[in-house]
Amino acid sequence: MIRDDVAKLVHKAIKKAQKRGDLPKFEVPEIPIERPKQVEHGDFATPVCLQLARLARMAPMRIAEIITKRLPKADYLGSVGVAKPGYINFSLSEGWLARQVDAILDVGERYGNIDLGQQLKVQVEFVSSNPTGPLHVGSGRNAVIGDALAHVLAAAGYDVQREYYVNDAGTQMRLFAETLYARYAQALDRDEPMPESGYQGAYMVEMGQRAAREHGTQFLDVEREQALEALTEVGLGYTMEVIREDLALMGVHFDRWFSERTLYEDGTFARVLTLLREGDHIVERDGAVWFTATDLGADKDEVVIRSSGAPGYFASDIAYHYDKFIRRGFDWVIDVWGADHQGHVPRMKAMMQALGLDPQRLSIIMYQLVTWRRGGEVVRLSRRTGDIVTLREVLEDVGADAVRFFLLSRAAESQMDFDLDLAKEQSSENPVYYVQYAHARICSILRLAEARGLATGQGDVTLLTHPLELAMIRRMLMLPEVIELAATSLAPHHLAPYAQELASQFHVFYRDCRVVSSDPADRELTLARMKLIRAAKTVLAKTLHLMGMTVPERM
RNA sequence: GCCCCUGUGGCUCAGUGGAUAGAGCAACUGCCUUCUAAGCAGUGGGUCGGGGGUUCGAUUCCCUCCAGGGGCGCCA
Repeated sequence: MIRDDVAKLVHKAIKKAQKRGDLPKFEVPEIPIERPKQVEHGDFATPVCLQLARLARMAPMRIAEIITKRLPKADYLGSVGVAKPGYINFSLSEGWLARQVDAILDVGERYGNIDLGQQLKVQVEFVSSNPTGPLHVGSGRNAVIGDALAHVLAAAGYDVQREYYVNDAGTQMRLFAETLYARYAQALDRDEPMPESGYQGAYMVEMGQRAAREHGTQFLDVEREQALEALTEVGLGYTMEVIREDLALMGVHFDRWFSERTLYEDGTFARVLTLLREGDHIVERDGAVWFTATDLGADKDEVVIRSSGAPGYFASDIAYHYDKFIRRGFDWVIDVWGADHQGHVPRMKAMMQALGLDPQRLSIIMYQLVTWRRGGEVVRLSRRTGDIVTLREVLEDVGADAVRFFLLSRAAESQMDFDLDLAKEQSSENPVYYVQYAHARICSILRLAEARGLATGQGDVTLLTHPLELAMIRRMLMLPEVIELAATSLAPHHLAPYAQELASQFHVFYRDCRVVSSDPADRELTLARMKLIRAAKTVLAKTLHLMGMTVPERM
C-alpha cells in the first residue's frame, strides 16, 4: 500500500537526519499518514513534525524541511512540499498514476486485496435467527453486516467461513412444535387449542395446512409427544427452507448451518460441563447449575442447567464456542448480534477465559436495532405475537440492492430509522443506483467500442494525463486502504461512501472526456481511455461485490 | 438505580486528534444533434446536544449534565 510506503520513507528520512546530526536523537514514533481533505495538499500528508516539535525542541516547519531534504527517492512520488504549521504534503507522480491502470487490469478482480489476515481462520457467525418462521426485517441488518464483513475479511486475506447457528433445541423450538401441532390439527378439523404464548403468525396456519396436506393424519394417530417430535422435524424443514430462500434473495449464502441440537447429541455439552467443573467455574444454587462468570469479571452468573434439568440457553453457547475454537480450530470468531443481546457480552468473555481461550479471539459486533416505521408510525416486530414484517416483503417492495445499500451505509452502532413506506416510494432515489449506473455506463461504452471494432487490451496508458483521468485513478488506488479500514475496524459501512465517490469520479470524467472518439486521430487516446474505464469497471464491480450487491451491465 | 450505544445542515446519515466539517434526499437555477440525463454544474442551509477538562491543536479523547434507543429472568 502506497500510504505505508510513504510512512516508511518519512521514517527513513528522520533516521537519516538524526544520523547526520540534523535532528537530535529521539525515539522515532509511528508516522501518521493522512489523506488531506483539500486536493491542493496533495495525495498524502503527515503532521508528524507537529508531534516531533517537542521531542526535537525545534520548530515544526524547520523539522519538515529537514525531513523533506533527507527523503529517499521513490518512483511514485511527484512533488513533496512543506506547508503552514508543519505539514509535509506528498503528491503522486502522474506518470506512475497512469501506469497503475495496467497494474489494476493485471490483477483484475483480486485488485484491492491485501494480506492483513495472513490466511488466519476466521468465522463470521451471523443472522442465526430462531428457525421458527420467516426472517423478519430486523434480521436484514444482521445479514447485510455479517455478509459484507465476511467479504471484506476475505479480501483482507483471511480464510473466512460464514455460519448460521440454527437454534433447533430448547424452549422456543418446543413452543414452535406445539404451535405447529395445534395448527396442523386445526387444519384437519380437530379442535386443538393453541399453546399459551404460542406463535400467532398467519404463516403458522399455513405451515399447519401444509403439514396436513403432506402428511395427512399420521401425527394425530400417534401419542402427542411422538407427534411433537416428528412435527419439529417437519416444521424445521419448512422454516429453514424459507429462511434459506429469504437470504438467497439478498445474495447471502452460508458455508455451514450449525445445529444447536448436535451439541447435546454428540456429547460436546457434557464435555464442556466437565471442563468447567474441573476449572471450578460451576456452582449449584437453588437447585440449578450456574457458571460463575462473576469470578471472571462479569456482572452476574449464568444458569447452565435449570432446576428443571433442562439446559439454559447459555449452556449451548459455551458448548458452541468450545466447538468453534477447540474442536474446529478457528483463530478468530466474530458473532454479529443485535443490541438487545448486549448484556450477554461480558459473560461470553468470561466463558472464553473459563475455556482457557484468549477473549480477544472472540469479537462481537453489536449493531443497534433499526426502528421500523410505516408512514411515520413505529412498527413493533414480534414473531410471537404474529406482528411481523417479513424481510421478503421488504425485499420485494424496495429491492434487495437498495435495502442492502441502505442498511450498509450506516455504522453498526448508529441507530437508524427505516420507513417502509418511504423506502418504497424513494427506492429509485437510492444511492446504490448511482453506483450501479456508473458501472452500466462503462459497459455501454465498451459495447459501443466493441461494435466499432476497437480492440481491448491495447492502448498506452501514459496518454492518460487529463486531471479527471488522474483523479479517477487516484480514487481507484484508495480501495486497499478502504478494505484495510473496514477489516480492522470490523466496519463494512466504509465501503458505501467509497463506492459513491468512485462512481462520482467516473460520472464527472464521463462528462468531460469522450472515450470512443470518431476521429481517427484520437485512436490511441480512445484505446488508453478504454483501459482506464475497464479498470474503473473492475474497481466498481469489486466494491459492489464486497457489499454483496449485484453489478448490472445495463440499466 | 446500574450498564451499553447514539446526539453533526429541513430529513436520513458519513467523517477526522490537526490545515476552509461532507454526502444523499428535500428546495431552487441551469445543461441532452455524438459513448445511457438513474447523469452533470450551481445556489441556499450547520453554536458538530449543553458545560467543563486534557492538548501546540478537540466536532474527534476524558468528566459531567440533558435527550433518544437498548439491556439489567432458572427467555433466547
